[in-house]
Amino acid sequence: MPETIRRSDRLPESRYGNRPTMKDVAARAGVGLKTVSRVVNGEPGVTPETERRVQEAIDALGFRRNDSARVLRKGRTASIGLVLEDLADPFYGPLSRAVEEVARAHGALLINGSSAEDPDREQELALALCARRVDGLVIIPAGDDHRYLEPELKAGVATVFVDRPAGKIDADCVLSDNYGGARDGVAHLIAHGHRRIGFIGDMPRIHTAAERLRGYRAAMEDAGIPVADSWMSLGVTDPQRVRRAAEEMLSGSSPVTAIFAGNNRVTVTVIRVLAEQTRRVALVGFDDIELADLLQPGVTVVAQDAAAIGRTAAERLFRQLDGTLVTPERIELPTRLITRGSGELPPAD
Amino acid sequence: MPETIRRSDRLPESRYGNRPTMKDVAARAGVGLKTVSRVVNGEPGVTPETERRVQEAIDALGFRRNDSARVLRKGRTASIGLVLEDLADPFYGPLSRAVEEVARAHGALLINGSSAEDPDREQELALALCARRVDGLVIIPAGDDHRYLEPELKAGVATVFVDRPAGKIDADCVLSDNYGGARDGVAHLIAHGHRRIGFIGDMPRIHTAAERLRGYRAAMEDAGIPVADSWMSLGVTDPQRVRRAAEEMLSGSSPVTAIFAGNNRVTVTVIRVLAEQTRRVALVGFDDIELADLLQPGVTVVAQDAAAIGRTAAERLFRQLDGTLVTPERIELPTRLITRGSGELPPAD
DNA sequence: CGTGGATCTGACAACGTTGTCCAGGGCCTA
DNA sequence: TAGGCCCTGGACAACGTTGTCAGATCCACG
Repeated sequence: MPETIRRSDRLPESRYGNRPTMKDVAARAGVGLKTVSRVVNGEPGVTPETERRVQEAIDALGFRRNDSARVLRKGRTASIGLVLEDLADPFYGPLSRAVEEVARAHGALLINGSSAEDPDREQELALALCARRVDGLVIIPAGDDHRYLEPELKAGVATVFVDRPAGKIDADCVLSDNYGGARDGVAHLIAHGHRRIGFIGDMPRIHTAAERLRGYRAAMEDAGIPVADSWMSLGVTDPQRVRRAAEEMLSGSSPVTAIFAGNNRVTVTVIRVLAEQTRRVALVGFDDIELADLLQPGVTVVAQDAAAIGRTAAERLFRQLDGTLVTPERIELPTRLITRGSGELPPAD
Repeated sequence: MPETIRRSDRLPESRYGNRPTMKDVAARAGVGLKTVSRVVNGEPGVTPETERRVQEAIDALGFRRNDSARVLRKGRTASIGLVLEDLADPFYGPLSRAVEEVARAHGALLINGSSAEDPDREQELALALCARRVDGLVIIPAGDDHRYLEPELKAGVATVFVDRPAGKIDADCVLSDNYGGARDGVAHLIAHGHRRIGFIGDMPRIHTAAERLRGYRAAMEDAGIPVADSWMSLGVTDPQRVRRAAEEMLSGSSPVTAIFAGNNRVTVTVIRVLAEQTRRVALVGFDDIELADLLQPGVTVVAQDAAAIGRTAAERLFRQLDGTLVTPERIELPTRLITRGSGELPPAD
């Protein structure tokens, strides 16, 4: 009696206990399959009376179109992927939101995941999204080799890198002017009389960190100030090590009178360290932080516009999909120096 | 010559310019379709030599399995949806991250979107995710009627509500103890001698806001303090109106000596207002905020554990999918009062 | 009353994958 | 050497949807 075999017998692992399909709706409404499809998709060519019957059947059965099947048939998913580096980082909230807004405006869903700064995980995630056939990818890279994406690019997956450029492939990217921002920030400290200025940043293999370091060096060189190795701390991010790095450059034989912090997490830790010091030490941080204006003194920062970056990236993505954009470009968005007090403190030897 | 018809001619709208399929791989490797499937999925029953040939073809063609087709066939997507309320709110970063970690541990992808506190948008988003056939949904509700999810629940979509309970349906939910937290926070102010205590919170139609208001009232009643209407401001969230509300309750005929802020956004604005006051006004806020300890004075808060909430919710979701969890439950996680100074200021009349 | 045309409807194949089932070939044993 | 078994590989159908195309229905008009 093969007629009595139910779907659930053959697919016991299915979680979708016999969900109604268009076929079921069609049977109940007494119409053909395609007519249901037409109603569901609002296509013309259905009499109001037929449409009513179909709609009734849909409501009665609780039918919901299966987008997987639709995607398979149509070839487009109307979804884009976002691979970010750490969802908990406040910098990525507005960025992610901006990307989502643009996606929504284009009728697309956003699928995302975070790489936790692990290149392997970034790759795994990006490829998983490609396997889902997202129409495009916005990636905040953790690694520096993205050749694994070549087949995807060739297959037409729109791709935009954000915050850091792609490695070893030619792709669109939207960045902040990390070099210029850092240079301006350090020059600001120099303009306020500082000469011994510390720099605490991430590993230079991360593009943003390298650029900001380059900006620091450039500003120092422009002012004719030789940089002591002990003033620089590269590759530290976790609070404990940042703390130790800061304390070291504040003591020693030629203690710094100002610190340039390479990102928001470093800035926060440095603020804590400086709060414990008796000596007033100037501080400029890269990335804005919430409540920076309410601290004593207010924290002077080089601010990135995370929302603008996300918006720009997403818009480029959809222009790639439109076909209005072909040649990969690198776009650098300006940063803004926001003076609030900490960067204007004079040197205290 | 129908043989010369290429896929791109028939589906000109496709973005996936002829992506290779298993069929293509099979042809190139000179094996059958199913053998490729076996290699791709690591199923047994393929000789090393055959596997090598297939793998070679895969690499040469840049083949990537089409998960849409896979999902269609298998019935499970190994993905869960997260509908949150505002990605830019720092409270949701850790929550989202925790959900993602759990999903990842279960081999699932996370698809998310934010409702911007709009009930219609929440519904639209949740149903779109269901159409994608996510295995489960974690929802931070914006609306208070979730009957639209009934067919989905019936179809076996695992669902957990977070931060606020579901409306008009019976579903799992994971919340903070908003009532108890607010009561404790206000009691803390009372214990430090305050009697005229203001409350600024969101619209009471939002469950969390209502519960926190209830906690405020309970604490006041426990202490035998009658509450003046002018001490309460409900339904304000945008900075300007919060500012005005705070300023009003600080002036007037019976000005408050302390304020209980109903959420982190309110807290931040109130801090700004209080910083401009000559009189010292005590403050306790619901939700922790970054750098709260570095302000003068430190901000006393009732902290929620966003990560724990997210983790608990996601774990329950997967237990629903396992079948180890059947009966919907409401779980309330405790809050923690963190004293940092602002809540311990004595009343200054 | 027959025909033309417009409008509506449905049968069918295809999307790319996986589960089922069977065929063929090699190896072991009697 | 024949028979049986195991191991590998492949043909085929099905998942739920949409595009194509042809058939059915209806009305107006000659």
